[in-house]
Amino acid sequence: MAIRLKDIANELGLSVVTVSKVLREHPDIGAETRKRVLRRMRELNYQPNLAARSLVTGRTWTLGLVVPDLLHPFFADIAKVISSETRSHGYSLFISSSDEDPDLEMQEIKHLLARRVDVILVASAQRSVDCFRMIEEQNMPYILIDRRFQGLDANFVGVDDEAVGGLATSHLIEQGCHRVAHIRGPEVSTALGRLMGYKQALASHGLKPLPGHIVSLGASGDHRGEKGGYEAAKKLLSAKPRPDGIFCFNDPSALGAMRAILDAGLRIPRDMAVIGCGNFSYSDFLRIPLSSVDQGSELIGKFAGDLAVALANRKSKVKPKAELVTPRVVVRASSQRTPISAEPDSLS
Amino acid sequence: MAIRLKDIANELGLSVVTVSKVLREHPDIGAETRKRVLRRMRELNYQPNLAARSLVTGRTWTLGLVVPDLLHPFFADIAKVISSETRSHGYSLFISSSDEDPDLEMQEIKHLLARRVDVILVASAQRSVDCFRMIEEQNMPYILIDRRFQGLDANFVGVDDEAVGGLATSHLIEQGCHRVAHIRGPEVSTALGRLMGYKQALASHGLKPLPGHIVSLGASGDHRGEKGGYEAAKKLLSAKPRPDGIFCFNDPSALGAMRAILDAGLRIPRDMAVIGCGNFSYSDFLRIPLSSVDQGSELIGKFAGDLAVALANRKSKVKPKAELVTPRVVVRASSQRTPISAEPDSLS
DNA sequence: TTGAAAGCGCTACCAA
DNA sequence: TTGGTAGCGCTTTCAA
Repeated sequence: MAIRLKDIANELGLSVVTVSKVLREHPDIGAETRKRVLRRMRELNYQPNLAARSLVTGRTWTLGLVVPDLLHPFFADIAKVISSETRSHGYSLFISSSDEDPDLEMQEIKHLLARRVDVILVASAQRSVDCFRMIEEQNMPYILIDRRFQGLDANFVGVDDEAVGGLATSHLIEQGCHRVAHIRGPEVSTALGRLMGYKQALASHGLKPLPGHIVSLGASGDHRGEKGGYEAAKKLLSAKPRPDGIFCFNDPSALGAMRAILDAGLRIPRDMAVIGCGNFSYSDFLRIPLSSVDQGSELIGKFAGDLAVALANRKSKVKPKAELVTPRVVVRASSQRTPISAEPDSLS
Repeated sequence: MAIRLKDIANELGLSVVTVSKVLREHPDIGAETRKRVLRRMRELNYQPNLAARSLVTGRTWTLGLVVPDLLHPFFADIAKVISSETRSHGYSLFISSSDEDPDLEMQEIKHLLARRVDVILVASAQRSVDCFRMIEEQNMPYILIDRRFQGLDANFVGVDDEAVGGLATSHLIEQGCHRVAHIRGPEVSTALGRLMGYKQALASHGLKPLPGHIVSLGASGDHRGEKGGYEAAKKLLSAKPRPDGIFCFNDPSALGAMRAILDAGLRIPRDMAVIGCGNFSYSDFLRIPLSSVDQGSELIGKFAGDLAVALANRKSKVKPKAELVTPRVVVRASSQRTPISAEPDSLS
């Protein structure tokens, strides 16, 4: 149905090998022959069958990416950057969402193994490292994104989560908050790192978390976290003493938290300052523009894409590499108590 | 490196064919043999090489999706739904962003052709239909998403854009707006359809657009449209007579427009009502919650996924099919002038 | 119920 | 500079 090398070879009275060499810009081909072949290829809009090529070369020029939720701007951004970063090197990218379901994710990864992608990239929802041992057994290079696992020496690209927690918390303290609370995320490395950073920042200011000032986001079914943030903030509002600042695990939970605070008749940031994490695109347009820690999703995507290309080109295994992106605080109204040092991502 | 059918066959003293049949659940295989083979496959975590299979069967169980911008929640949602909808049928999905660049999109489509995906899905940024003629020449089934082209009889799944424009405009009129303006999008079917619906709705109320009340979004470099919306709204604010309602091509442009209106010291919706299109997730959390026309991205994704699976299963070409999703208005504060008929996508 | 042979479209290797 | 041969891992067909 589609045109094959053989068709062009027959038409031009050449061998398949010769045409194949022209295709791959092999040097030892006569100028005249090359021209004839190229012209015919263009006329027929010939597209080489990459599956056939893969079978011979053992490389598919294909990468696989699994994220928890493609709708989440953080992961969408990473996916987009990885795609465009690797496309220029000739790769195509399989993308899928796991919906935070470890089994679904595992199934997707098996698919990618069967497809013999050159590298697997995954922002993982696994609870154990079994899945990665499986990948390693198949000698498939892989890169963890955003979330890592204890005891697993793997390639990793993500933000420095302790720095995230530290920056956010210190910022609130510097804005005059004396009782900074934390709405923490689930039992994954990102949430744990931010929690750690939060505690360390408090400690370095001679403080520690007050009782009831660390609340967990509700877990399942609401991974975007608005509802969880709302509920968590309600708990914080009834804590004694009441916090005067909240560092939220992510932006959606911060949105929920802000709503709860406003519903309770308090003012933001005067009575309660809020900072989230993710720096999502519409922060500036919110009822109260949301301060947030930027996780550098673009940089993460860029690093991950480059690393993937590098891994795909390597014959032998090398020591896994971890790249930590440095976060930065973007101050907006929700935490801005002092008039100075504004840095809103403003329009105009 | 990876395990092959042959390895398992040799180990078990069977032929490759037998093992292959077990793999594909072929009926005429002895119960005992089947059990032995399956057990060994599981032990070795055998993953069949799908590239090799494709070469024989001519099907890759692979789909390709190209969208203008994966970061845009509308397209991210569609991508996610298509992925999960088709995954259960055994398909993997290549996803890429064209950044609204026709050449980049064309290049991506050529890649997909070379990969022999079973179906191409594209929310296209093309200006002409050449690209689709090329796809047709290769006998590749394809589905247009969201945007269609005049004179091209192709499979299409998208929202009914005239209905979008009609619903939005009628809603503003019913809320008491007498001079409804429109911030229109670029020269693609979606923008043209919405513009048409806007005019028709005005006409059916015995009105027509006043001079200067249709303004174009600035084009390039800002396809998310906030800045364009801001500029466009500024023009509308200085129109005489001034509009008292704006139907914006999409939500980002509506955000920009609202900012311009507030900057000018006007109140929303009292002085100027605003409605967008897209119903993006965070509408409820905005300074002024944004009314919007929901485009039914989930339904679009579902239809497109199902259609793709159907096309992949068909041997012969059939008449292209167009599926139009019916939009619905989601009323929030930005257009709510009468106290009744609220239908916010509210929390709690 | 099992398996031998042929071949999918391409590339690697070596000979002419 | 050109091309014949072999083979990538799998499925299809048909014979045993």
